[in-house]
Amino acid sequence: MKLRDDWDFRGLVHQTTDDAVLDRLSNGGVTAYIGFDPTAPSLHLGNLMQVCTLRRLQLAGNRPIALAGGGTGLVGDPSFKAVERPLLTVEKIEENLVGIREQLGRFLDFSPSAGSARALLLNNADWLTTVSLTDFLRDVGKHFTVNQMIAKDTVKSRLDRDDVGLSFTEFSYMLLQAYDFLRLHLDHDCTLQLGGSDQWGNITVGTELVRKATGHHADGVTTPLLLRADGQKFGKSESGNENVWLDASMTSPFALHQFLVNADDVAAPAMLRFFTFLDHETILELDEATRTVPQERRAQRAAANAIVTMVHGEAAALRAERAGEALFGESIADLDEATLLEVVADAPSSRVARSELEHGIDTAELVVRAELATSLGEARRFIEQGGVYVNNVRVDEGATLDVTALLHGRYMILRRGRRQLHLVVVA
RNA sequence: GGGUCAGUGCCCGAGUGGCCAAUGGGAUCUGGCUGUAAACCAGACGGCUUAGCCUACGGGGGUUCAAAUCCCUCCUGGCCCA
Repeated sequence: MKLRDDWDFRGLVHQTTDDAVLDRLSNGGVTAYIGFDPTAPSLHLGNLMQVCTLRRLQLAGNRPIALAGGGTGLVGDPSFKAVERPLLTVEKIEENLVGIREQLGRFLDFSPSAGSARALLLNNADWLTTVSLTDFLRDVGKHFTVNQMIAKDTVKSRLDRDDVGLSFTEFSYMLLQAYDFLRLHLDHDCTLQLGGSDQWGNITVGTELVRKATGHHADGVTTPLLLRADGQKFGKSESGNENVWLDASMTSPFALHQFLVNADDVAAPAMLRFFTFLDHETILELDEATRTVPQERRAQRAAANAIVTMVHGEAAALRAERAGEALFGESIADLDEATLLEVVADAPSSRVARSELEHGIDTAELVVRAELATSLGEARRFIEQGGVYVNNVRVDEGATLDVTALLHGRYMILRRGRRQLHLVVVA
């Protein structure tokens, strides 16, 4: 299977500077890069597309470069952002890179045995923080006119607004990213940059710089966005809504699995294509299943299992799936101790003293202690609205919990809403 | 530096001395219906020792019985001028 055919099938290509680049990738031997923002100590679901893209490249015999934006992160990409983002400190970025580095290793082969396709992880802080201002203005800035820069869609929207402006810092961003491409081209013979469709503007500035500065041809490819049924971006946090992380301590494997299982029918086919490495036949079968028996959510389950396996390993994926089945199927109270613990293995847990429980604890208070609510008032509200369950049974208002609620003499499973779990263990 | 407009809860945005924990929309959350979906419907959405109290409308100070609303000052931002 040629990479080109696979990518066509999956719909992975949104725009290209030159269609022939897909043939070059199919033949292998190309060095290509994608940038990642080190804004958090972990990659999130929104990064998964690009991580998978790098992996696909590598599997086809190309060398993938993951470029951490340690330098650009100091500036902040304004592309399609409504307002300027807070700048990150050097220390914070360094800290974040530690986690991201580790996560990339689960998808890409960084070992020497990969030969010419060996993946690289670079940090643009290495050159962006040391290049001199005058060199930068002479070698990079002179290739671009402000006229063309302000015509970019990525900054246009900001220039058109009359309540916020665009700082020079942000405006310069595209040149920094272009400089990255030039550096990677000169130092690593990198000839292609990929990215999400929102990166098109920045990418083309890069290919242009490479051409103007070296006379060499360079390419750009963007991938489509994964959309939900309502047309919104999927799994991406523009204003702090969905934050699904690849780090198990930030988003448990169970939560990640649940998030994916819950994807709507419109997103399911795209998830299989973008985020998994399942073969075409399997994907087509799952598409068919979504059409004929959507209620079985086969595509969602398959995607969830594949993705959680890739991110957290097979055992975690299995646990997550069984936990889901137990939670939405059988009665939790009937599970034997080992199975019960298995189900809640990934859920956060807390301890409570037996003596305290013997006196009885107000449910709302326990909900707060379990961090299923941020305040007593909120906890009471959840209970009032019927959103709190103990051992899968809805709790009444004003109820007190005591030892009779314990499973196997020492466990209590608190749940808020559909799937926020918490295990209470009696110490 | 000068002029001018603006800064309200997660976001947008009403409110321009008391009836304001602050209209409305979005987001989010909970419940209902369902397929652990979408759409739709209902409710919630600062905190607390919850018929009450406390904290909040950029920061600080002031006027007043009473301020998100008036005054002073500082900070931040937009636009125009230098």
